[in-house]
Amino acid sequence: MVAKERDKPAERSDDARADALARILAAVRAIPRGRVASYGQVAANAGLKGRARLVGYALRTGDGRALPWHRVLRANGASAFPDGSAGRAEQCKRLEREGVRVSRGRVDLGRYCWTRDLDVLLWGPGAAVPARRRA
DNA sequence: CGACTGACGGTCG
DNA sequence: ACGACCGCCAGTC
Repeated sequence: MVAKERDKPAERSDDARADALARILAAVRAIPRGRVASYGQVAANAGLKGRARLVGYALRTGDGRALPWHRVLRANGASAFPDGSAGRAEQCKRLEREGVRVSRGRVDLGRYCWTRDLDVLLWGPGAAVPARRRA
């Protein structure tokens, strides 16, 4: 066996990277329709707390075909795309189409932010999408 | 190899 | 509300 000299603990293997990417994509797909999550939360759900940037990378490189990328917003509820950009307009449109209200380019995370625990705790299992909770 | 850049987040002044 | 920093990861020049 060829002993590898660089067994640096901080070094992440390619396998680990791929796994992280896969978990991020899975976490994004797990966001129910009509709900949103921040980059940081997606990372946390994927077991990668503190690596929100990696989520951005995943969404950028990943295929936006069957990926609900529009449900991922910044921590302040705003789109990650710059104001006036096509991407932002598209995201806003998709969100509104799902019933997510966007005011001045921002979503009320207090209302639409999704957390599994919260759904289960407040409305019981199976109530992933309370939806009409009075506006 | 180092500096810069991003679909980020949080803290501090 | 705003800008400056820092931590974070991958890609590019």
